[in-house]
Amino acid sequence: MADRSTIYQVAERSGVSTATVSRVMADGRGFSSATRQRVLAAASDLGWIPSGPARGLAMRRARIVGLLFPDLGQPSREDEESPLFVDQVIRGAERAATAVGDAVLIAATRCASGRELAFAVAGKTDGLVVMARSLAEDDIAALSQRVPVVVLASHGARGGQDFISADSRGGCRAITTHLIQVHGHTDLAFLAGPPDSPDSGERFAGFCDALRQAGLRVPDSAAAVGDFTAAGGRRAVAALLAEGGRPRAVVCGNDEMALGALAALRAARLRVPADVAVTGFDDIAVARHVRPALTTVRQPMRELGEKSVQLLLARIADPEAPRQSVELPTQLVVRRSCGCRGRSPRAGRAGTP
Amino acid sequence: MADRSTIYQVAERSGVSTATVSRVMADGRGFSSATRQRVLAAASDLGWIPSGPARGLAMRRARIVGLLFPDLGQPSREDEESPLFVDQVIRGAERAATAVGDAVLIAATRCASGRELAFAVAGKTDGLVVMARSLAEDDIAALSQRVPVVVLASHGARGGQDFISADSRGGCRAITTHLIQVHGHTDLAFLAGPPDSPDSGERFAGFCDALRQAGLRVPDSAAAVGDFTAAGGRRAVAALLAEGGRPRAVVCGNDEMALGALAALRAARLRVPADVAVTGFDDIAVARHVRPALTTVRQPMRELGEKSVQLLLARIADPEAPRQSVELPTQLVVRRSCGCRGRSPRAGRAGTP
DNA sequence: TTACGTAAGGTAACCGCTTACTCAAGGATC
DNA sequence: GATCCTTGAGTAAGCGGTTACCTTACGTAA
Repeated sequence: MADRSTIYQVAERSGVSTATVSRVMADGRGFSSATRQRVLAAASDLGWIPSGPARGLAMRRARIVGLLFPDLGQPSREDEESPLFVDQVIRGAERAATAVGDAVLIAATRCASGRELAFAVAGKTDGLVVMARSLAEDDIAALSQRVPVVVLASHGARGGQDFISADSRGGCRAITTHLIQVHGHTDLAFLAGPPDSPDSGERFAGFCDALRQAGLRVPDSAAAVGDFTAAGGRRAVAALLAEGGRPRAVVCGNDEMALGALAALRAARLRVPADVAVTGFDDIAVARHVRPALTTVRQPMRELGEKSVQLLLARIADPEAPRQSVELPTQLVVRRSCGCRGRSPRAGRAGTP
Repeated sequence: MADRSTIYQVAERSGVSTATVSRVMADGRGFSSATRQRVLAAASDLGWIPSGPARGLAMRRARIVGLLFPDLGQPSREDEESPLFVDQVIRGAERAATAVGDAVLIAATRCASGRELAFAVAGKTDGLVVMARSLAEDDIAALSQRVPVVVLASHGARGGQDFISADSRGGCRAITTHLIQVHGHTDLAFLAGPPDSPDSGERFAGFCDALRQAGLRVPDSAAAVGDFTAAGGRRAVAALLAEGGRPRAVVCGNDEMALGALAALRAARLRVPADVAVTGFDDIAVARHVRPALTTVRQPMRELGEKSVQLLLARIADPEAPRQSVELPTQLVVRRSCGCRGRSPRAGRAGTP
């Protein structure tokens, strides 16, 4: 593999100037077709691949967007579900970028190194999509002074950056409303995640919204608290039952915990959904395969990825445009754990009403 | 966001030449610490982020590696398992690249556009990892004339490029041997994927290896043929049973089909594993959650990603080095569908013996 | 015939870094 | 005191494209 050939060699071989070569490659119009042919032929003879860096330097635009995401702990012992979120976002981002001829550079921040990595990546790209928890708040702020940045989180808006999120609260409101209106439940319990999780907070808020709308009593706090793991969910529900709690429906802060809830209820010889309905949140792969299949809420992960890149590209195109904040609707996925029995269940939008 | 600042501004502000700035950023040694301090201060005051393209142009090295993968059909209606393979590879690649200060550029080839995309990406990177089926053979060949290329496939070696794969055949041999030696089966059926799938072919070959080693009769062809989907697997096994086939063990070409096999056997009122043992291949997420949990073979996807980037970096460092071909071992994952009953099952290496 | 519009294509100045050469100023060596 | 190394730092030539600004040739209208 000899050194890659350059535009100069192509120009020489086809007997034109580099400007002409560049123009032919760029638009291909406005040239005698003889010239164009010669240039194209020379380029292909030489196997010329234009240098991205050179092009990027000259155009002040690398045509690369960066995606920064958190490397959530050790990849996987037995659990590979959670990363799915990130993976789908990556796919979406790739799709949106490729659609306009850009490419996506990915980087996972691990523990301390985040800031450095972020700046290194920033230099190679025209802008960054930064997923929540991949970078400290103030690093994000510093970064966004220098390059276009879109923040992608699962809830709430923030500082001065473009921002995109999914409507967690609306999703949880929708699933709770489903339990109330379709199945007539009035005695519902919320199984929360870690107390410091904003996601869990959002979802609990949605749960409360639904109760309020239905005129039911709104609790001050979640009936049970887990930690977003199946084991934690199981313990929390077991404890709830042990204390004499007997809700007719358990709205779980995520699917993992719902799995745990299922196990705890089974252990207590309670049938789902006959005795107690259970719902989850996230729609991880397993949700479809447990028995009973889990009614849950899906976040539009791929769409989040796509949309975030689109926001970013807009920002790059016009750095002065007003800041944007987008919230994508979540989707209610009705299966059987809520009491429905459809075979291939209907899925409905669950956005803000 | 004003225009990004440059090395010239940093040099001016700190009263040194650009060469000094460049050197301070590069190694940081060999300067009076006063100078270093001034440069660093100026850089941080200005919020300078060195331009990747400029650096790449000057060094003839973008410090970006590309990863080309196939966008397997429509992303997902109800099935999100299969992409997992790619996602894990991406993660692995990212990890290996970041470890040495490179970044990963990803691009999914869709239908026709593959060649163009590949060349565009090639221009922006120092080399490419190309996953099987993301690009036509001759495009790969053309590409590898121009830039360093590592081919990542799930089986067999090929042309002139560096090559990396997982030992499918060995994996299937191991799982079949497990059924024979541990569970004493002598009547085994193989459920193949699409006839034109090399993966399926490899796995069938491994199946036959095991029979041969055990002195059992080796069939000319698979007992049943599916299409790598659950539905197809179900149909194929149902048909096999209808024809009077009564194997004591069904070795499936992948997990999806194993899921189908499970369904078909259940429909026929046969118990798994008591009446018939079933095994899969891939270890998709669901495999752990079906009842009985699926005994299967895991491909080292993350490791494939890591190793492929390492091969690529080696190739970039030394374009003249002899071509390399690496085969990573697969891993037998023993659960219950084979007849084992371990609670947290042992997983053993399943490489070439 | 002349002046002018237009299409085709060339010239060369960047873009923001890196790095091979230089150079100057001290010690160390003899 | 002359010579040689070291160390610290500057000069400027690329790297391979893009593109603003020209030139040239050819029609065409006046």
